[in-house]
Amino acid sequence: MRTGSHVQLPQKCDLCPIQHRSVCAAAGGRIRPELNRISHRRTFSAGETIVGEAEEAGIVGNVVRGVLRMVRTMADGRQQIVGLLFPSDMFGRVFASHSRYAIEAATDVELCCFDRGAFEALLVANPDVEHEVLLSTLDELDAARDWMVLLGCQTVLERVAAFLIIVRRRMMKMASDEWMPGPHVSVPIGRRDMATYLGTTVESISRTIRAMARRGVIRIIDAQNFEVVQWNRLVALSGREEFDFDDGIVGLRSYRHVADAGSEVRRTIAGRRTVDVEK
Amino acid sequence: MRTGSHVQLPQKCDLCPIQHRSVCAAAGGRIRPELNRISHRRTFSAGETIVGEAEEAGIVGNVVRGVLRMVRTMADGRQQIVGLLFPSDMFGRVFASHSRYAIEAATDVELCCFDRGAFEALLVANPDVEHEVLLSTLDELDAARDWMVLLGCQTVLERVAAFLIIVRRRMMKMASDEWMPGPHVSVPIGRRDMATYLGTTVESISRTIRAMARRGVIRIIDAQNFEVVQWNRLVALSGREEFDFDDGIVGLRSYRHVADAGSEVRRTIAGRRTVDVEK
DNA sequence: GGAAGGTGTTGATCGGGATCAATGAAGCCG
DNA sequence: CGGCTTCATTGATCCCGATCAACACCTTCC
Repeated sequence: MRTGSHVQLPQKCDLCPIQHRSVCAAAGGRIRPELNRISHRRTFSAGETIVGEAEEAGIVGNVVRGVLRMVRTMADGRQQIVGLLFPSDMFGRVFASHSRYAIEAATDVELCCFDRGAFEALLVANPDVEHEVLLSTLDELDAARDWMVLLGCQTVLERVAAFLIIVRRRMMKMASDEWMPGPHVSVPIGRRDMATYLGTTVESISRTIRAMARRGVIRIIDAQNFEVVQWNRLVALSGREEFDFDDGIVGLRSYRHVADAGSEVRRTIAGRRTVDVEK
Repeated sequence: MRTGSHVQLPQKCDLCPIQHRSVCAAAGGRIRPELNRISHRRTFSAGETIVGEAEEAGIVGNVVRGVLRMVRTMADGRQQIVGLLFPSDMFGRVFASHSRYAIEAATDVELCCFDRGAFEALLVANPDVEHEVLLSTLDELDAARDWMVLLGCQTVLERVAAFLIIVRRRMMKMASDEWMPGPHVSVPIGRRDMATYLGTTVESISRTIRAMARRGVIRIIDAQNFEVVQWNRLVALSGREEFDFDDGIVGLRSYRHVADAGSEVRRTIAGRRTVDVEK
């Protein structure tokens, strides 16, 4: 399973596509030699489990290539994906013996793994690096709460729209390989995973995407590739303000006036708002 | 608004009910004097806003008494509570200028506030304290992801059951004042906030609680106080395994066998499983 | 006291999306 | 090549929970 952990040369950080991101770049790369020493590459095929749910998890690491999914399975088989991990994202749970969520390969993946204990020791020995980890953990927490909003009070249409925008944004950051610029969105996962991530079903995903295409918001190239024809309408459909219009750059804007509206608006609005795809 | 920030004596940490929790207890209380120096108490009435959404947030702190809600409001007025903060929980967002979520008083609250900059400086100067903050942030992240599962694929009945269990658990930890032991659950918030937290409506909350009482799972003392008659059935209704049967103590258990069932079970299950209150 | 507003409950109705069912297309393998 | 499985799509139907509406109760403020 371990792929060439002793053949360090061709896999040294210097050749790594994410060497300038994540912890690898923390502390100005000062700890890179140490990371290089305790790391080893592993590859998994789509569908394989890296860490089982509630399992003793001895490793953490970085996604180098491909996508991981963090998934929680309930006793009766219902599932919820609580996070997708893209290249340069870290996986695993530091400072806890078990993971609470399974970590599985959503696509073929290449991982840079650290022994959890060794990595934790490194963090404690290097407070500046641990500080970086704190910062990214705080960002993850913000993202998780954003997703709570999406799951708690947005329609399927809004979720799909938001998902496409987020995927595009996330891919832009690693715009290295095959992602052409412009309006192209390449979703690395299938309908099943999309549904499990968005808290809905494959049928609803399929119907929603088709509806957006029918209305001219996007164009379907194939099941995983789309062209955003009208970015502003896609953003409007997502029901959020924090997505910028032109190119998916974040831009928070205040909407205090709504909060002020208070009790009138708060009346009964929950998750149903009728968002018409046409208009 | 600031309540007695210069009258330190009666509010010194030595008299504080949460002095042995949260950051106040970090590093064995070594930094307590420093915290005492930069802290000031403030009180807010239920409904008041501590930090507005997307607002420049200059303070962080601890909840001393009462409950805070972290709430996100969408442009059209829909809301989602992304977290409730109980005594000894920290509020605010360190290392970011804005909060992304409004922080409001869900009940009358007493807060121990720190200037955010001063607190951040303290963290950077005391890596062991920052380490404690990292640990609790990781726990919050786990909790947020748990909530994603609840919102993404659990029925309203399951959500309400899980909520009651969680409230009881959380209250046990601060079992100081009026919380009698045994099966008593005192929910500190109203139906509105429950609905906004659980991603549903006040009507559904009301009906669900009534149904649970009608079936003898709980007994309704008043709108905010309940007696859990059959704890094991309440846990069963929550649809989770990680709640222990007797007294709400967590006990993770592995259900790998389900994950193994894989593709068969994964078929179409989403959020609808018919959980009958009777049985 | 009574008007006004907030909160909790209950009944009636509706609809978004889950569920059930069936088909076509694409990859895999003996 | 022809079974076999997985995936995406579409149609038909159903139902949980949102929505709309009405009412009882309580608190606050004239």
